[in-house]
Amino acid sequence: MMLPHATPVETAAEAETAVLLIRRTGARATPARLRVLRLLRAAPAALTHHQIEQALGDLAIDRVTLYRVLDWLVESGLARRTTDAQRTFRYSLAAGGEHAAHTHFRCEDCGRVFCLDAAPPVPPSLPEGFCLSRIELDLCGRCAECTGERR
Amino acid sequence: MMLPHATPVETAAEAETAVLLIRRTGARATPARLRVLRLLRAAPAALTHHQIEQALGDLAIDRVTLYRVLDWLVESGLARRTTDAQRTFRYSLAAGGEHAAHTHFRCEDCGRVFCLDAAPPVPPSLPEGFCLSRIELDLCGRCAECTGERR
DNA sequence: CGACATTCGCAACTGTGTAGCATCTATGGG
DNA sequence: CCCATAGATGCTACACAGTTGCGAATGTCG
Repeated sequence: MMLPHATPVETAAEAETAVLLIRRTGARATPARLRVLRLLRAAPAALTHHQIEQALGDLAIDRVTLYRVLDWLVESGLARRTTDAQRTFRYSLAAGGEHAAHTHFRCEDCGRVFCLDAAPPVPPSLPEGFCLSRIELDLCGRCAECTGERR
Repeated sequence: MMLPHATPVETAAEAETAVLLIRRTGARATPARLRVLRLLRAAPAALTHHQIEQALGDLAIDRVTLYRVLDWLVESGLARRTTDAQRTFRYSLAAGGEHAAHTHFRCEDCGRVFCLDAAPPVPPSLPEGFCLSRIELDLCGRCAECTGERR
């Protein structure tokens, strides 16, 4: 799946920001949180719990702890969580002004999920009494890599 | 959850159509398939495996058989399958000319999923090399029932 | 009616996410 | 710099949705 085992080089400033981001939520800046946060930051796509475990490599953190770190990230607004077609959760860093509209591209071959920043689509009309809070646009198909590889 | 335990009345013609629909796929018209097909047809929203089991009531069919029936429905193009926010599959009858675009409304309160037939949204621009096969628009919020009930 | 491939129903299994609880540690006050 | 302690961690055990294998039952076609 070719995820970097560790971010190539990370400046002290970047690490600092991560710590501050965490502290600002009122939580402790633990190694587990820092590592997951950095990993998500470097990820080009939304990752599953399993992919994150793999990417952490040898210095693995406990399965349950990872779940808790991810939950915490979502709760504190630092990350967002979606379910993919294989009914597993995928996590990605929350963009600046989120919570309104979001666009994903899911590759049907490799299963990866890419977060695009396409324009928030039309606000469609809803049945009487329905109340809208979020719009999500899901595009399915093949990513560039898979299109190239297989035919 | 208030799903009808059985479709109020079903004309012989409707039952007939169901049988033909099934036969046309080259499969056998078994009671299990017929019942699930009718149920989905009468459903106002996408149903989970569990909801379908409930709706079948006393004349329950085996859990695994239901899974297989649903798989078969999806495979043969009669139904479509999506995952909801609780990471469980939901099944709904495939509309006439489907496979292009689809719009769902998920109620954050009761978890139900409604299939709207809103206009297929804008075809957004993709990164180089990406190949699009399906668009799905997901609306989240509160359905009329829940909006009315709770404030 | 009879043969036989397709379906069904059971039991056991997998994979993803959660709960409880004892142990450890980041952090703020001495 | 060290200590106390709320908050995190990492076990183990569990819950739930979905899957697999296989023998028994049954719809369909001749």
